[in-house]
Amino acid sequence: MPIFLYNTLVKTNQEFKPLHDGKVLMYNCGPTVYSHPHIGNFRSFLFADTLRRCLEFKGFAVTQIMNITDVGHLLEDQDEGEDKMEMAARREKKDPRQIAQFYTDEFMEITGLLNCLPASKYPRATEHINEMIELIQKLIGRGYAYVVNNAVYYDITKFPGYGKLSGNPLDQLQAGARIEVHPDKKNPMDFALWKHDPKHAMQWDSPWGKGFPGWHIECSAMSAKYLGETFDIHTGGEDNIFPHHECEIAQSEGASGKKFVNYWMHVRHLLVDNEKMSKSKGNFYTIKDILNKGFSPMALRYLLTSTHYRQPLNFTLESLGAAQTAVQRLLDFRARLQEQALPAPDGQPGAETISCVIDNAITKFENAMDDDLNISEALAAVFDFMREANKLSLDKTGSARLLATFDRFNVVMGLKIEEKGLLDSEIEGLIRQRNEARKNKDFAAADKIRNDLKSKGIVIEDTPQGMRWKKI
RNA sequence: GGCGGUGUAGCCAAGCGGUAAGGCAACGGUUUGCAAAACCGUGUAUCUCCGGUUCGAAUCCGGACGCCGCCUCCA
Repeated sequence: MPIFLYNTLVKTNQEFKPLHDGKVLMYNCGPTVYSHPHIGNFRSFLFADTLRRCLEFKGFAVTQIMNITDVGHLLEDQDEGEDKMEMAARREKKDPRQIAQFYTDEFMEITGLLNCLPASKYPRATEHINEMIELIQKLIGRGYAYVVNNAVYYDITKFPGYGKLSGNPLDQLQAGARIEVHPDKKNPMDFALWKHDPKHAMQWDSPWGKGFPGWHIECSAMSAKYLGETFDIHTGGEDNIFPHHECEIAQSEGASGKKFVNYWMHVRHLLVDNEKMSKSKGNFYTIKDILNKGFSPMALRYLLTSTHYRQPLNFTLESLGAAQTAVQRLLDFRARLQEQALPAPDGQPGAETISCVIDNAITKFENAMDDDLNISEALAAVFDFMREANKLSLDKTGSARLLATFDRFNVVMGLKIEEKGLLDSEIEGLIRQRNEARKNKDFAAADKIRNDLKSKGIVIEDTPQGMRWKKI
């Protein structure tokens, strides 16, 4: 069955058809590494991961490129504002490169904690300055850009398609509404490809003198290098639609004369307690904030991915708690299947019954994901599947089949499966003592040991098939 | 001013013309030595409000109200 994806470019669902059979070329706008990533950032990155997983579930081989923005980006106007890297560097009394490295490391760590599959490559902007310069030269050569005072600007009037992604009619944009229009620009909406500012800490040599790249050029340069001039999918947060992605299109299509991206996908910003997340409102959470409160990374992953990516997910600590419980149920279910700890092989269902449960679930799950990643409906299929499975008495083969099915769903859900590991001898000894006590009907002693074990993070469950334990 | 989204039970959230999925929480029950897990059952949801279209609307149209996004560097 084909998968349908919502394409911002045409504002509707389209059947996904890759450029090359069975392969997907995808670029995700990644982090700007100047501060701790927050839950909103990771809604976007987790969407990219889920999309990639979903495409792999569908059988595609995905090449995934996620950029690391480690340069530039002024907070205000180009010659006056503060650079994020520099500001962070001053705040933390470090070199801008150290800042970038520190937050890149943190980003990679969190990516792992949240069980994101590693992208094929994480190219850094600062390692592709030459590619950017070449691209800018190409744009100048083709008449799309002009040089003024050691800087280069893109001449927006040369690219009639400007505005096609965002739907912003050029003549309606309020140029200068938020920032002053730079006097060197021919048109108010022209944007910088290469900037000149002697005060800037990070400088590179260029044909136009020392300077640094504009914000948008890195994605055009790096996507072309790793994916080609035309590729399948480009993702980002909804705020990237304009101006960032609009400018990328102008740059890439201006330089290549070819279509840049076939499918543009954008993630809606999340809300916290039904309001925009902001530091001043006190509802601003970094990923580390959440984990430090004791929530599991998988609970966070589940919550951030379980709402459709184009809906305004409302993040609350209460719903994060609910997510944690739901994840626990999913993982417990899988563990029981793996241990074949479901009810006794007594009146086992036929293979046909099991097939029916599996086929229903897979059909419902896949149909949901095919519909522009309707994850909520897909998860409903998983929970229905789990309930049906829990009712069955299973033998080894049945358990294995259900386990394989769960793991197929988990290709998309991305829950980290921890190996149970072994118990240390002290714990094993306690468990033996408890079993002995129970055998002797000394329930007081048995319950005391059970409580002791719980305080050590080991939960004991007595089932008709015997005792089982799990770590919490 | 221009462009756009959204409002569904205590909380989160699907459904987008045929009469309300799923998760969490809560309350009963089965099971258990007691638990846990699991299973079964329980939710009168004025689908923000007011009009309209339709045999029929949470779903389409108009209006009101709330919340939110973009309009040059915020995912």
